[in-house]
Amino acid sequence: MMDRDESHILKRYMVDACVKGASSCGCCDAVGVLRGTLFLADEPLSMDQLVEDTGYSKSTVSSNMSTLERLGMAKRVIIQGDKRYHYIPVNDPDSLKKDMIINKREEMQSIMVALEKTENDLRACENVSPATLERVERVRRFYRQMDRLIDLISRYNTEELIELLERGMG
Amino acid sequence: MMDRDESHILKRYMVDACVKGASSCGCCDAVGVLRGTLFLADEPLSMDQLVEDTGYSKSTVSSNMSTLERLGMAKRVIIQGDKRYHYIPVNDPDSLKKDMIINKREEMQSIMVALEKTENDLRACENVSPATLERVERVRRFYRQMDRLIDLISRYNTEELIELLERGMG
DNA sequence: AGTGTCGTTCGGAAATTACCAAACGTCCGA
DNA sequence: TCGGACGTTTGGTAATTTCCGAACGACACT
Repeated sequence: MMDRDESHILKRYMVDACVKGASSCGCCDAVGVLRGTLFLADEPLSMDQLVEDTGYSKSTVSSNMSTLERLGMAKRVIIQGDKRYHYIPVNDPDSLKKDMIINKREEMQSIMVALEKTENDLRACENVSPATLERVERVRRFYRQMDRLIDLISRYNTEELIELLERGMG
Repeated sequence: MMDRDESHILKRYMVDACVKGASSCGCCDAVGVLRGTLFLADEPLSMDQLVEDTGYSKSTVSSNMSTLERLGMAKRVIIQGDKRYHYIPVNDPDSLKKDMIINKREEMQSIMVALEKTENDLRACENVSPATLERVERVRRFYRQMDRLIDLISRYNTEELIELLERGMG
């Protein structure tokens, strides 16, 4: 167990930074507070501990820890001989990168699907100006390019990418 | 000017996809609807046109176009001989990549600042366990690594990155 | 200065969200 | 099969957000 002072220092700035980050991606404050509380914890925290440390109710902690997990910023772990769930923060670059990419990709995917459907509809329609079709095709090419880049980035881990890009600059 | 059918097809799927994307980054529906309306437009749209096409009020369009602009998904352009503002969508990979990186970076920056402050406070405190300090340092190293990667990625344009990473695989 | 056309800001109503407490379902050990 | 410890779901309320219409300020042309 950590002493009170240490715990206070470890949360003092992190909670605030995480709340800011949460709000910038549309999450409520509780998500940020929970992430900040977990961020530098010295051991996996149970839900009871999170309830006590944050002052939120059990139900609020439960639902917001789910979103934190879904976003890839926290992970559940099993502690031997304890049937409660425990959470640990996810801070390593490769995991963070992976989740960032997954989220971005889903977002782009739905736009690409929409672009494809649009192009099909346009082709099925006779009186469509060629300029319109060309415009849609250009945007589709753009998005395919972005998708290709994201795919490539996902194939390397953080260290490899850094090395590759540093070398490339030469 | 575009005919009614074409305009309908061009918005049919894009609005929906953009609304989904908007909600996943915490923006209200109007932001998505506006982006979708603008996405494949054949010419810059004035605010009046956006009001008419979306059914939102002038004030709603005004404030939400500002956020769309802030997120780097739309841009104001000047039309010669017309004193009204006009908007065009931002769809090219380099601009989208740039804004994505700027946003991510700001988010990471505030966490890095918090980590730095935390480490300073811990060092100023005598009875802090070395394990705690080491934990904070490790997380800081992680974030510095991520920051380095993002910095490198921002130095290349999309095409260069694709080429570099395709080559690297070989 | 006066007028008309813009876009932004303000105030309030309606809709949505965040949060809590309580009820509920589940899993173990007795 | 019963109890107890957990975590999730539900229902209601308080707070926030969204959105509109109206008022406002800025700018250009008379």
